[in-house]
Amino acid sequence: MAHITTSVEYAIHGLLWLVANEDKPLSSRDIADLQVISPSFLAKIFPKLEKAGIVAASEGVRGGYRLARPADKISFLEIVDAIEGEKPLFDCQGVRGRCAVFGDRPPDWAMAGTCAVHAVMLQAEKAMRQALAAQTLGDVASRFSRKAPGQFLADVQDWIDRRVDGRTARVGKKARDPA
Amino acid sequence: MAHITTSVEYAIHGLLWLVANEDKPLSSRDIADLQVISPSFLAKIFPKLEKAGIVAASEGVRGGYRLARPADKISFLEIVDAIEGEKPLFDCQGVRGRCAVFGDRPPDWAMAGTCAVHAVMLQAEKAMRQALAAQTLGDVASRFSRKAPGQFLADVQDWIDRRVDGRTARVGKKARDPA
DNA sequence: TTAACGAGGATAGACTTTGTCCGCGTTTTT
DNA sequence: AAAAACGCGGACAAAGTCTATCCTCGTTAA
Repeated sequence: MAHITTSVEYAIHGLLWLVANEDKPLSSRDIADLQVISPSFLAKIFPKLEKAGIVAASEGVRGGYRLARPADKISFLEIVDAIEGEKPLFDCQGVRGRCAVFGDRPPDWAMAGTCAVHAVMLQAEKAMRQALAAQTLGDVASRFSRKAPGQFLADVQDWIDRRVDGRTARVGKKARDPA
Repeated sequence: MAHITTSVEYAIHGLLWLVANEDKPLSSRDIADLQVISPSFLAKIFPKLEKAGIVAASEGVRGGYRLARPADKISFLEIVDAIEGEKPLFDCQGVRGRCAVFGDRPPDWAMAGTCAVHAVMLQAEKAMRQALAAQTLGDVASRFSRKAPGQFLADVQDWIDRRVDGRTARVGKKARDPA
């Protein structure tokens, strides 16, 4: 497993669909089916984004998720932290305090300040987090919309509309897109 | 488990003891006992450092490890990669190619170049690796020797000498530091 | 000859991540 | 009023990784 997990990848790609769909909320199932990933798994991910204030949820039929803020105010770092909970890059075990020549307790000079090894790792983590903080959902979304043909975006809108309309326009369990 | 694992922590702290001990080789068991960590586990770690050209191994009785290069020519990045094998920060699952409106195969425009989400993660990984590459074993070792009292380094030398001498000076299994 | 050493395979235990399933309360539509 | 689509969250199972131990092998110094 990589440090930045598949859950984060699912979250970001899901959020990118919300950028293009600002008006109507999208259900987690819609987002999952649109990307052909597990709906039940994505349903575990989006509540974390909601608790982090990245998306706003609306309950009940026709409910779903919308971005809670403009896409260029949502950084990649926020998304990663929302899903993974500020998981540290390195988990210091305090080896510096364990030395055979120390007695039962390490001396003060050995434990003063931050462990020098840990400090290097914290510096690397900081560099990584700064890079993630510098990129927003809006940046990537605009890069994508530049390369995607206009027809594609229209096709996606069609797909979404057919799903939502197909649900509300049918009676009982009969008509699902009978065309 | 953090991305930079406990194995790396053990490796670095172990290597730091080798910096101060350039003449005689230290066995992996000596290094482990000096830090009060599992000897059998550390014995799985050091062969990786040897294959990466960071340490030089000598076999047989009185064998062990020495640094293969000056400590200020060994970066943290090298050590991390030696232990973890250039494990990526993010493992792209290629979600961009999976879309319900694509048919059996995604169109060329969707798969051209690097995935925009992946590109952000690669940038973050690069920043992290640059930070790790900028720090050498020598840097941390000199920081440590500045804060450690001279008496401590002498005590460690004593501990090492007593272990090695205690092994070779005894006959059979009798005398182990009989003082 | 013995014992210390490195190297590496096999394996167990703990933990994490992915993924599924179910029940609950809420809300819109019929 | 009833049904169905939602979000939410708990309880799992399966797979993978990491830590740690043990054992065997070939090598080398005492």
